[in-house]
Amino acid sequence: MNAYTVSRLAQDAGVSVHVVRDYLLRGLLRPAARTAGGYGVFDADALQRLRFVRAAVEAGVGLDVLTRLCRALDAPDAGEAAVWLAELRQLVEWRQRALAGLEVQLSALRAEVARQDGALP
Amino acid sequence: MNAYTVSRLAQDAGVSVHVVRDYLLRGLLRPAARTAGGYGVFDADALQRLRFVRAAVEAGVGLDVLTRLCRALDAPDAGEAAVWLAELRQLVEWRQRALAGLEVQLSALRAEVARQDGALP
DNA sequence: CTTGACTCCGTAGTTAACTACGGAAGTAAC
DNA sequence: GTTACTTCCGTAGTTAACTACGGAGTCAAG
Repeated sequence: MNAYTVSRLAQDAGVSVHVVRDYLLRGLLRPAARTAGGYGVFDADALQRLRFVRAAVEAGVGLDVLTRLCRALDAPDAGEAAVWLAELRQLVEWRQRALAGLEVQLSALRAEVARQDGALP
Repeated sequence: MNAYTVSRLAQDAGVSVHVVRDYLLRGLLRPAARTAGGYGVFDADALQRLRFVRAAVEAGVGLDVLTRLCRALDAPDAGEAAVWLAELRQLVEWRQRALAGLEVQLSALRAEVARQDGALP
């Protein structure tokens, strides 16, 4: 039920097969099972995991933190997972603050550029 | 009036001298003047510029975009600067959306972990 | 059972941003 | 002017994340 190959998983998450393989090696992801020949078999949970990891990466989170979290999730070690989740939350907040600060500076710059633009026509 | 050396500039922006030098080479930053011996002399504007660049970098903006923007600002080419500013704004919005999405997934994960935690005591 | 596409795995290359090294020369305090 | 620190500049190394290569093995459709 809902079995994915590596390439299907990659495609559904909008990622190259190489990236999936990289994540498998790092322990961010793992096959739900393997065929007799050693091929990875993935399920919907794996896809969700991959999507989560990608969202985090695109938000600027490092793979090292994500690796620790995913390993704890797979252990499963709820205590440790909670720790890394907290760290991630903090990271997200830090990023959001950085972005908010940047937005302010951007507005200031925009005003300045507009002023210059009007000053020498 | 408010003259900075490279090291003072770096220190005030919370950055290593190497980074400042890197930015100088890339054209993100430039000395207001140079001494007879070739030493860079910076002013308050340079510090503001450096702080802006750092905020952007920490928000996940690439140095290439920033380079184009800073060069336009220094040209000064208000038209082109506006273009890169717009691109930057877009990038900031994209990042903010990515972070918001991640936050949602994080909450879901947190709930799941908490549920597991309670499920096997 | 053959054929064509997919997968495995290790290894290697790329890019971005930063970090480090080292010697020649400048600067400033005495 | 000597001394101690700073700067210049080129070059080189590091790290993170991804991208690419290639040959051997596996799968599934006919």
